[in-house]
This record gives sequence, structure tokens and C-alpha cells, in this order.
Amino acid sequence: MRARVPAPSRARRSSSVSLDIVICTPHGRRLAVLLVPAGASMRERWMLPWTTLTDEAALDETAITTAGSAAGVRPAWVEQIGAFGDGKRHPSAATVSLAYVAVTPERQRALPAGAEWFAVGDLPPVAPRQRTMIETAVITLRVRMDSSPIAFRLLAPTFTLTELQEVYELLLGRRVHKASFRRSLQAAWLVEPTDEWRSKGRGRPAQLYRYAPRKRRGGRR
Amino acid sequence: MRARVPAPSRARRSSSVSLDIVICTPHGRRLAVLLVPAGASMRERWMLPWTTLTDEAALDETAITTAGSAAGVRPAWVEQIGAFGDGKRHPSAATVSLAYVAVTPERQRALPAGAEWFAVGDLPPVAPRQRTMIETAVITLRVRMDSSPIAFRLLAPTFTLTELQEVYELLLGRRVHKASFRRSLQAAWLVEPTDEWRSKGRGRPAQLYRYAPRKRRGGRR
DNA sequence: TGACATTAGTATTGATTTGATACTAATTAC
DNA sequence: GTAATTAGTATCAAATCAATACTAATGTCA
Repeated sequence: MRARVPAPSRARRSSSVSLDIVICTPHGRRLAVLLVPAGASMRERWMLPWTTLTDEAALDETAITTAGSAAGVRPAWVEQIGAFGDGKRHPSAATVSLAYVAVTPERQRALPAGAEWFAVGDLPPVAPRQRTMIETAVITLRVRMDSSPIAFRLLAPTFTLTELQEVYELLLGRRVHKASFRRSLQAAWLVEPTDEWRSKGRGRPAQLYRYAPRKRRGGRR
Repeated sequence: MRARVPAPSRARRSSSVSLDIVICTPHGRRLAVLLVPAGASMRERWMLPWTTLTDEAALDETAITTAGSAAGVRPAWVEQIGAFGDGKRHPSAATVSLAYVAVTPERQRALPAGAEWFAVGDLPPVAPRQRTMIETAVITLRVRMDSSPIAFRLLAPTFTLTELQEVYELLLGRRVHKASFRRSLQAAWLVEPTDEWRSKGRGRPAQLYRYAPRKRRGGRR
């Protein structure tokens, strides 16, 4: 354990890097992940969409466009979740894979050929490195829920509080207490009521709200 | 935005990747970061320790050994904080930099030649990409405090609760409430008392504790 | 048309958590 | 001994939380 400062001029050893993306969407009442068919030579039949990272690429921009191509719609939210490697197998020969999590609105037009949504918790086998990515992606998504406007990006500009709560519950994968949820929203100054109401068949109509974050101190929901 | 699944066989485009490390330590009463001299050709005089990622390298292992070399002591805790790129300047020519945060105990033997500790909040200029890394590292460290045993790794096997609290305060960068801190420790089943006591000059002697996490449900503190 | 089911939204209440304050306890300094 | 100093605890009031039950407004259907 001797002191050695790396020589800054010794740049440009090469190593191959992939960028993988875990695209999540509401699918029925469950959270689903997009997988694409792996080549016939692969051990697993499915894989996460990925691309090779080119030298000029802006990372976040690459993630957004890759997600858009794979799901057929521009994602509502994207965030990096880390770099994975350490020996686990990956569909590419990449040494290192940068993983991103993305969220897209429910059920666009038809998916690109071959791609399919799989409910989290009911996924087919994928390469081990990608399995790790998916687990990390879901955890990261759920942790970010109360510091990023993820849920709002999945809804129309105006929405009822019940709709908002349902999106939260689906993304979080658990039930949320109604009164507490509304209290937290109030405290976080995230939404404001419109003067419109929407009737959904039976029952009392719900007031419509819009996302209107006021920059107040502290967290969100 | 057409559907395109990347061809998995088109592997091995190359791009250069660096691994940078933000090494943190208690320094007096403040949190400090280790910087090393940048080459004379660099715009900034200081930089984070970094290395070029080789093709075979295990990421976490590379981070640990790089941290050990740079600080002269094996780090007490290491965690990846993300991949950075997106055009910001870096001491290397690397397209992408994987950043890690590490924590080492206070004041080892002499530092490797040229390296110096700088208090967070009083840092000299570093390249923009590394500046971003340092900010992310400190935030990540503070968020991880209540889910990783970081503080305990900085202390001797037995310690007083006041010592533990002082480490928490230094790493978190804020004061914590004594009674609440102890209540949380109790609730998290993280420590157990020994039957030893330590006298520190004046004042009542303090009981010594040891880190002894019981696997109970829920978080830590 | 009027009871009822259904959905939206609020109020009440008791349990838990939190932080401020103040207290007791055990030691050293003088 | 008395004061100062550090360790550790108790008390209390405010804030938070979740369960429950309530009120409100609509459609359904006998």
C-alpha cells in the first residue's frame, strides 16, 4: 500500500462500455419492465435494451434516446442508477455497463417489434448483470418518489387526487393511507386545485388538481 | 423515434474510462477531502485521485486499492456514487468517469507525498467533473449514514456514545440531539454496552459500547 | 322518488416520535 | 468540601401518523 498518484498523461487505455436502461411503466395495476429479445446465441431469451457507449456521447442524452427507441415513446423521467461490472455476465462484451432507470406513461401505441412488458416480480431470466440492474432500478425509483416529480409526469396536466394516489401506489408497490397522503401533499405545496370537477360513473365527483410546486423549505411527499 | 433494438454482436467499440475517488476523513472538527497535485499542464492545481480503468478490473476492488494508495491506508468504507461525463472537463481524457466515495479514519501516518486534506466547503478549484463528484459524494455519504455502519468503522472496537455522536455530527455536518440520538440507537439495536468505563479528564466517566447490530426489522439511525 | 351503493373528502382520536429543557450522577480541579 | 465538567435520564409539549369513522355528492335501481 504505497503512495502512488496516477500519471494524468497516461490516458486512453480503452475499455468497452454499454449503457443499459430499465424502462418502467404502469401495466394494469402492476409495475412492468420492458425487455427485448436477446440473440439466439445468448443464454437467456430476454435482455434489457442497451447500446454501446460511443466516445462523444452525452450520457443522459444517450439514455433518453435509447429509452425512446426501445419503448417507442420519449420517457417521462430518467435517472442514472450506477455502473455495474465486477464479473457478472452481460449480453455485450462490455467490461462496464452504465445503468439508467426510466419511466414512461402507460400503454403507448404498439411497442417496437419483439419488445414486451413484464411485470416486476414475474420476470423471465436475464443475464446476471442486468438482473442486478433491474433490482437496483426499482429500489432507486421508489426512493426517488418523494424527491422527484415522477408520478406527475405520468398523469395528464390535471388529475384527481385519487388518480395521483393510485400512481404512487403502483410505483411504490404498496398501499398508501388516503388521509396521510393528502396531508403530505398539502404540506409539500406540490399541487393546487383547479375549479374543475370530474365525475367517474357512480359516486361523488372529484376535484381536479394540477402540479404546481411552490418552492417551500423541505421535502416533498 | 423509431424502434431499434441494439445489435448485441456489435460489441467492443472503445471508450476510455477513469475511476475517481472522493476520500473523506474527519479532520479536526470538519470533514475533509483528499486532493493530489495535478500536473503542471492542468488548468487547476489540484485534483481527485483517479486511475484509468483497465479491461479486467473489478470496479469496487479497483476503488478500494486506489483509495488505499492515495491515502496511505485502507479505507473504512467505499461506495460507488455514479458515472459522470456529459462534457464536463476532467484531468484525464476519459469520456466517462466512475466516481466512488470512501471514508478513512482520521490522521494516519504521513500522507503520500504531495497529497493534502482540504476541508469541505474550503476546497481549491478542481476540474468541473470532479467538482460535481465531490458534491455528490458528500450528499451520498450523508444519506447513507443511517443505512450503513460508516461511523462505527471510524471508531475503535469500543467507544463511548459521545464519541459516536461526534462522528455522526462531523459526517453529517450538523448537530444532533443527544437524547434523540441515544433513543434511536436503542431502537435500532446497533450497539451493546460493555462493562468498561472510560474517564476523560474531568467529568463523569462514560460507559464503553461496542457495535453489535441485531437483525431487527426496519432502519437504523 | 327515495333508499342504497359508491366514490370523494374531512374530522377525530389515540399512539408514536421528536426536541427542548431540566434534571440526576459521577468524576476532577481548586 | 464546593464548583465545574461531562455522562446520562426524565419530563413534557408539539408534531406526526394511521386507523376509524364520519360527512358529501353523485349514480343505480326497485
